[in-house]
Amino acid sequence: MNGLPVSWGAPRPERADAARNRAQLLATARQMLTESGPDQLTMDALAERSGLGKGTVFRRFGTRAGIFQGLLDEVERGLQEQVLSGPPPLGPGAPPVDRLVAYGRARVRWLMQNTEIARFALDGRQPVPGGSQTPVSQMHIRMLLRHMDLGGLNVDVLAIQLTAALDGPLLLYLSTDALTNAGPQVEQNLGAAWQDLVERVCRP
Amino acid sequence: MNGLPVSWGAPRPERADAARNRAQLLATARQMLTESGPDQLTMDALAERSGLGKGTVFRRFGTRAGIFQGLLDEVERGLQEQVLSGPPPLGPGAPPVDRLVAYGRARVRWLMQNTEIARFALDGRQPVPGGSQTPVSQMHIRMLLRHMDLGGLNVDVLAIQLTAALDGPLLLYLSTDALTNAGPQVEQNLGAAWQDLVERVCRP
DNA sequence: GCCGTAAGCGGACTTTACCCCGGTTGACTG
DNA sequence: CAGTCAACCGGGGTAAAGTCCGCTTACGGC
Repeated sequence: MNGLPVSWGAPRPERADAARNRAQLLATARQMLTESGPDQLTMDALAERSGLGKGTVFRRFGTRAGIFQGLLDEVERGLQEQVLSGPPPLGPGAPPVDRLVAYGRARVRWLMQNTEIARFALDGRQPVPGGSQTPVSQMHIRMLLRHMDLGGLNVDVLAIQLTAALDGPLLLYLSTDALTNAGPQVEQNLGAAWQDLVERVCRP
Repeated sequence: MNGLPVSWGAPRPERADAARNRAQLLATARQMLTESGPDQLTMDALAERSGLGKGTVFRRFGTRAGIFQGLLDEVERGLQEQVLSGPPPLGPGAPPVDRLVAYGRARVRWLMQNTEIARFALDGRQPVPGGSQTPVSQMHIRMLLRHMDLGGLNVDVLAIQLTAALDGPLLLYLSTDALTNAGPQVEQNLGAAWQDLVERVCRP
């Protein structure tokens, strides 16, 4: 055998320069985003401002939406940490239902702070929006559902549906207008409605 | 005043030639779609094959996604009719919960037959996917929910969430792969899960 | 330290969505 | 039936996404 800490699924670690460039690109992208908005964030401009070639940008992110996915991914880690090792009820230690409610509220807040990026991360050709390649949200919800007693329910599908009920409103159905004008109101409503939904679905 | 059947919200009816062209474009688009898939459906090609100018295409549909929205819109009318005046439980006459369950199953089936179009109809810049400008799905669901006794629940938001739970899986979270390989299976699962979800949410 | 090679890089090239504006035409008024 | 005007048409122009391929460079083995 070999002495490497190899997991056969992860084909190969990123080369050092590649990693450096990815970081560089993300940093520049974020900067351009806050300076002049998402519409100005073109692949050409990003390449030039990073001092890199256009080919590099596409190799790293594949598509324009990919850049926004990368940005989202980065930001999502904060939420992930709170979920994995923060204080309850968001973190471990509380009953599953409470954690699910807390997670929904946190995710809504997070998504509202990143709606613009998340919208641009959508890509009709390829599904799986809202951040990392493995839909963290969905996995977490599924895990929590597994720890409840829900009769013969199909937990896997339910997890997908709940993920959609959480992200969908902000990604697909609410106008940017409503979001900017009635922001806090919307957050309250979605949060409360999520709690109602979860409690109704999960009661015995 | 005037003797016209005017509703002040609809600014003006489409001019005759404009309507003719829209129909022509949609027909050609559908044809191209079945012949060679969505990727080949470019604005230029559509214009040329319709014998119309490129400008016309953009005036009528605004954006590439708009064409797919138009296509979807057209097809959605069939479902709409069944809902408005078809036999129960999809049509009027059954208890709201049953209608809601039936609607979800029908919508899933419909969406699965049009996933490709629906995906291409997504447009990160503007929300509201899946067909007509007024999200028919959402309105119907909201209407049905209103006819139930759901305590103090916020029915408006719940309608949005359920709409998302219905469309989201197919639009955002399931890979094209899973859809084509395990199609009928997926339809069954989503339909059954929808029924469970609705029954759990709506029981007293 | 040196070498072979696979991964990465760059930027010219192609394709395509989307904009613009001068000329045209349908629809309503008197 | 003629006039008026807003809406519509056409197709060339622009900019940005995405592709390609020859050159360069990191990195593991000797």
